[in-house]
Amino acid sequence: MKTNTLSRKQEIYRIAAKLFKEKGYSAVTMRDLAAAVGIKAASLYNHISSKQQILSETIIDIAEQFTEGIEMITIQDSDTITKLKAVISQHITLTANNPYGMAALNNDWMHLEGKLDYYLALRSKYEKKFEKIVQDGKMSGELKDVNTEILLYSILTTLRNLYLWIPKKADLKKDELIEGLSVTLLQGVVK
Amino acid sequence: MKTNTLSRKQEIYRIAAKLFKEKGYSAVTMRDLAAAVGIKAASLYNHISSKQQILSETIIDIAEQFTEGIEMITIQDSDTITKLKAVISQHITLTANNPYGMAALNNDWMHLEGKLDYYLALRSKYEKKFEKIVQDGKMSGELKDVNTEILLYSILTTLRNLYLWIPKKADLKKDELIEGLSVTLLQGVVK
DNA sequence: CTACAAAACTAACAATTGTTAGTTTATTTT
DNA sequence: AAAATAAACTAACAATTGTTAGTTTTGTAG
Repeated sequence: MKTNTLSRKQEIYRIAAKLFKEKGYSAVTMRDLAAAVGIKAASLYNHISSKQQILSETIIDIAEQFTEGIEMITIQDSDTITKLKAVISQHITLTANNPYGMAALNNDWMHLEGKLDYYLALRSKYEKKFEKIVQDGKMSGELKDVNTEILLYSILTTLRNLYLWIPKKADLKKDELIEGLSVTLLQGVVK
Repeated sequence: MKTNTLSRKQEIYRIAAKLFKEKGYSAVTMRDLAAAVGIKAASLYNHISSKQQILSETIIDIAEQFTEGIEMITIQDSDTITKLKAVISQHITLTANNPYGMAALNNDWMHLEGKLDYYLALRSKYEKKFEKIVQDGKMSGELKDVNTEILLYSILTTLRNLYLWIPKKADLKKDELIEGLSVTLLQGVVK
């Protein structure tokens, strides 16, 4: 049955991503994964085709969402602060949806085999769009004239590592988180 | 000869840390490491005692420096902004000294075996000292009343991931970097 | 030049890796 | 109930892992 197969496959993916987060792709064996799922290693192959496929689908799926999302944001006609808040919001949403997958994307992308080049292209595209938002904001005077690289690095790093933190803070409402991060990242913390 | 042995050992450590950064501890084999050093895998054992020892010494050495450093900063009698700048400065300095080691500390600490508990204790100590600086700054009114966890997470994440970025920016003078990061992290980017 | 120690080598080990083949058990469809 | 499909199992594979043993080469001190 199709739905059952799918949900079992997705369960394996979910558990795999969790293990990848804890120990990294290379340190997770198919026997580890099988044990966590509750079956034998060979049985995994009734549902998935390879270890690499698990990593690849997990990462590429998320990376595509990010790239599509920022394209939507860049074409919308709004000011820089609104766009930056939308970027922050997207990171929070996607990370909350799949924190373990985000961990794999952050830490294990270099173990992609067939899809490595594609992933790097997606990432590069994303970073360019993000940089354009910042550049426009500086040109229009909405942002301070701080070093662009430092600013990009600082914000992107914080957002990319939200997966480390969001799962522990289920209590923080999403809106509070967006607001708090926006203030901290954009307006600073010094009174 | 002692100096020669030491420098060879340190060379192996340096190369190992670089490989760990690129692929992670688990994905680096002793044969990979040996090839990068220019010898055979078995020959490594004339200089080091195990793969685990390489990871352990690399990480613990850096973690101790961070913990000692922040203790010095917390006992000094200065205002919050000065202390936070000192923390930022320390991160930049230690990261510039050993960016690959910082990568191992960030990404491979969970593969520590004997020294895992000790590492976690050091990290916890560090985070508590950092938090106290921020709490004091909020109490004294030097910092805005933003969510402490968000603030801590945001700044610490940025600083901990400097290793991804500092090696590419050898041109940026250290002072510029400290200043740029301090402005971005503490005062924000919105005009 | 000899002797000794450091550092390289080859060969091999036991364990573990991802994966396949073939078979049996469960579950669903007819 | 029979037939078909899905999903589990056992057993095994070839390759790779960290590490050890034993040997040879290299370099230095007396």
